[in-house]
Amino acid sequence: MEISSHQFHLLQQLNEQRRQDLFCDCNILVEGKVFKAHRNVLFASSGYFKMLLSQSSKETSQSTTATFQAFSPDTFTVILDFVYSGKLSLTGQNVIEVMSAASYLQMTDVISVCKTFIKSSLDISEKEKDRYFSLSDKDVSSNGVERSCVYSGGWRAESSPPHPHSSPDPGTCMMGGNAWSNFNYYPTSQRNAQQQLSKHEQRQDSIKKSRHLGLQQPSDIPHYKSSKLEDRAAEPAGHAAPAEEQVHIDAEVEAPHVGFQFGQGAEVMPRDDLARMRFKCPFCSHVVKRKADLKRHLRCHTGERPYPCEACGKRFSRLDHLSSHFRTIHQACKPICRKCKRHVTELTGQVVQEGTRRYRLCNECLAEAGIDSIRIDLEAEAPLEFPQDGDKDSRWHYGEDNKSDVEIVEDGSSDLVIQQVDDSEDEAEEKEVKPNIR
DNA sequence: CTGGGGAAGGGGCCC
DNA sequence: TGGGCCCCTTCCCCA
Repeated sequence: MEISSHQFHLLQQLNEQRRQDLFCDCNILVEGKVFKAHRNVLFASSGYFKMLLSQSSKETSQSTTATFQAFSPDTFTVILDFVYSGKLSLTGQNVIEVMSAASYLQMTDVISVCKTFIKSSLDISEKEKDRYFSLSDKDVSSNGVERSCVYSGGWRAESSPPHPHSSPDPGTCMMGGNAWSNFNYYPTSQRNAQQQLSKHEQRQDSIKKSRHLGLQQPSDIPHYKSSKLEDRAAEPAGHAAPAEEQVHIDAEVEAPHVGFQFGQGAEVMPRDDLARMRFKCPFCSHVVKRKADLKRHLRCHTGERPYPCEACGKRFSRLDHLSSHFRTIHQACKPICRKCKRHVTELTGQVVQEGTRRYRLCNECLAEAGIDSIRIDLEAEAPLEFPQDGDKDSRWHYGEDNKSDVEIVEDGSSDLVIQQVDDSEDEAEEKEVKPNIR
């Protein structure tokens, strides 16, 4: 016989112990704030902690301390509350930070929920758009209302205390019709999107700090850089956007909220303009004409990087960036000597390979570098080959079944390989190359 | 410290 | 709708 409430009570007890600092054997330091928790709970909830604690547990039986700079204490509060309650308090403001923290901590469930949250924001906004068009220029009473969600698992406590990050307003609506239909959804009062962006930037700073301190970051941590996008949001009056867009954005800044916006607010856009500038980013003031462009844009908020370079492991948010990276870094497509910047041909230069990195050097620079008298070993190495269309599962490999007859010179050093340039071959190869492997 | 160049990344837009 | 190209800005490294 199974008592369904057991799991819930067990976790509730653990959460109570955490609050009372009972049996806590792990300290987590986030930007100076100390969180206490139980190793076994963290171990069971996060791939990051699993790795960390499995190492430290071998070394010591004393309490473990983990330090994080990559996210804020508020964000970690949301994560830790989820770990101990199964409830994830998401808002339009914190979803990006929570998602990136979850990515850092390797909590795939949380990442999925965040993605769903973002997606549902868009879906709901899409409906609002439809409603707007059907209502024409009528004032939309829900204007400016941002939503937040409390996602929780199947055995959610009915008497759960309100979370500091959300102000639940129960009974307003339920999400249904999707995989998350079990989750309750509470709209709440909005906060300014500007706060989201400034936090976003804060977090970015902390990531930078971490990087400069040489702290290890998982490879799929979203990397937010200070971009014109954020500059636009930070200085809505300052950026050099087209006048049409400017008008729209100025209107948005008055009442930013999650979701698409379609001329709501004090300044109602003429419908012509709405048709031209239709899709509003829920997380910044950016507006695009096409849904596909918005989808692409959202990756800079979510940190999603679905296109890995299989040569070096670096991940990209866009296929064309991956292609560009691949051509530049691993294919040595530019017919320019890396050292003297002169144009090189197959006669006047060669491809140099350092690990997975390839570039070209002219014969003079090769000679200068003293790598013109290296033994030739055709069998030892071969150029990078790439997965072809229809062979997406294949992994990159070095020269098995190499079709080109490029001459290869291998350096005596670890992994420096010189190849004779054959532009025609490269160009032919380039057309076939599809570095995207999903 | 600074300027130049390369690489990355974001947006617009065409196919 | 996705892929891809072009253009631009930002960041980082190095001389």
